[in-house]
Amino acid sequence: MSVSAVFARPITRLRLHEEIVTIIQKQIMNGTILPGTKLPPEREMAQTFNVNRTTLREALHKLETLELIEIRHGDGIYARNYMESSNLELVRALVYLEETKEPLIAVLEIRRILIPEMAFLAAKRRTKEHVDALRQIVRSGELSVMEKDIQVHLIIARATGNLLYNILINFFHQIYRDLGHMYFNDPQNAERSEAFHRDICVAIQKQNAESARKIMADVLQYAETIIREYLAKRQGA
Amino acid sequence: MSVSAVFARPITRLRLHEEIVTIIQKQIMNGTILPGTKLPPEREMAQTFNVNRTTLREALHKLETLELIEIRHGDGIYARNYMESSNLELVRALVYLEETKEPLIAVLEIRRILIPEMAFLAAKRRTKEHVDALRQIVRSGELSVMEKDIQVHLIIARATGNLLYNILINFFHQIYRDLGHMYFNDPQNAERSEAFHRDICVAIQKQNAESARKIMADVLQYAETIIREYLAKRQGA
DNA sequence: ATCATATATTGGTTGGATCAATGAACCAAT
DNA sequence: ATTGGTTCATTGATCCAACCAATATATGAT
Repeated sequence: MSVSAVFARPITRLRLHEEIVTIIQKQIMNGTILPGTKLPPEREMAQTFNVNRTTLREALHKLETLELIEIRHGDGIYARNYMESSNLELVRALVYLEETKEPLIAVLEIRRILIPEMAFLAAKRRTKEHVDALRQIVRSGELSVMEKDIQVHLIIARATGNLLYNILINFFHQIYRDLGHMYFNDPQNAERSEAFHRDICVAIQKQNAESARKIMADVLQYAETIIREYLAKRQGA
Repeated sequence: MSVSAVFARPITRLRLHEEIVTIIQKQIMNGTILPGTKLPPEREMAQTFNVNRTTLREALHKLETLELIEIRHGDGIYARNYMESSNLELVRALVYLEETKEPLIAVLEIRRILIPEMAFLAAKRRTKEHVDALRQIVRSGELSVMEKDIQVHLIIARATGNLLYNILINFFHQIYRDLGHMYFNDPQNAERSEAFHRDICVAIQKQNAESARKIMADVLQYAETIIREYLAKRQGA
């Protein structure tokens, strides 16, 4: 695999209604549109954005799923308080906007608390299949260190038998997908991660839960230090 | 507020496309439709469900947001693996289906890990405003114990300054909204919660982080015991 | 003032038409 | 035989126009 292939991702042009989602989403989340505000009728908004009402409605449904608006049949459309949402995609959107580093810091903070416990539970509950899968990943010469890291975390999440860990790990990975290269491109960090993979694999295989938790906590602290340094640099630039 | 009002929620008939979402969602999540499966074209599915193509498309977009399908322009629609989703709404859906109690147990498990740390952070970072807000809630004679409980948790989440705690708390509340009555209707539990409110409020006011964490961990353990007993009974019934 | 009713407003659904992206089949050049 | 370009059928994206259904508001009777 060529190096550039790691960065390559298929380009998909945003669909029209997705662009509208982004526009309204930003306005709600940055306070331009206050919670409780009644939005204009669909027909009017469609004209404003110069799109068909059907297209606008697709955008509105997405915003409804994000819990950013409430659509009331026969009444109208109201902006909601995004602080009352339970949709992780909002956090992802905030991280992407990169207006502040706070959202990313928030994610790191939760991650630091959750993931070591995940390793703890995984070590307790893992089956032989999980251990085999972990070993296969760690030994693999095919995957990049970052790919390995993602796979290792996924298997550990699965080993807990807790679906929610799975979902949260997927969330974290989406967040880190872009930032990850910054970390793994440094050979020193990559080496640190490979050592981590071997160690956590052994701890889980031995069902040494405390050890697994410690190993996970240590590598997270290490990575977080690197990331915070990076963020500080970037902010200065 | 009358007691029954606690249970009352406005009935809104599911919109047509929402019913379709439910149907397809179940089929994907229970394995009837395997990941990677190419679904029939929109025009065909619209006929199958006997709805307009526009309506079907609204359902498909929702499923796309749930990360249950992938829509490829010019190609087709493919089922995804819900284990690769990062959408909390899936968990909520699973809890609602009530086919097994596993999803709820999973939520309890994550909650037990996360929330005490939330209290810890909140005690460290809270401002005077948070303390005032907490006091006001705790003293309030207007709110039911359950309402108080929700508000207290929300303020604590806000006090951490971490948006993700907010979102996760909202998620938990959605899950517990129905189950909560079972807990709070027992006067003994309600009393336990009110004591908890007073204690956590003091700990946070004093910025005693360790104490706040402990208080939170204790009440969670207590509540979880009650809930698990309830689930065991219900299963037996 | 209160309640029932009519009306206007607004979101929900439908049918049908057209635009645009993709994949597969085919062809041409190497 | 392989690579790159072209054509065409399939399929999703968008548009348009009409009508259905729920809600809020205005209207009028009591």
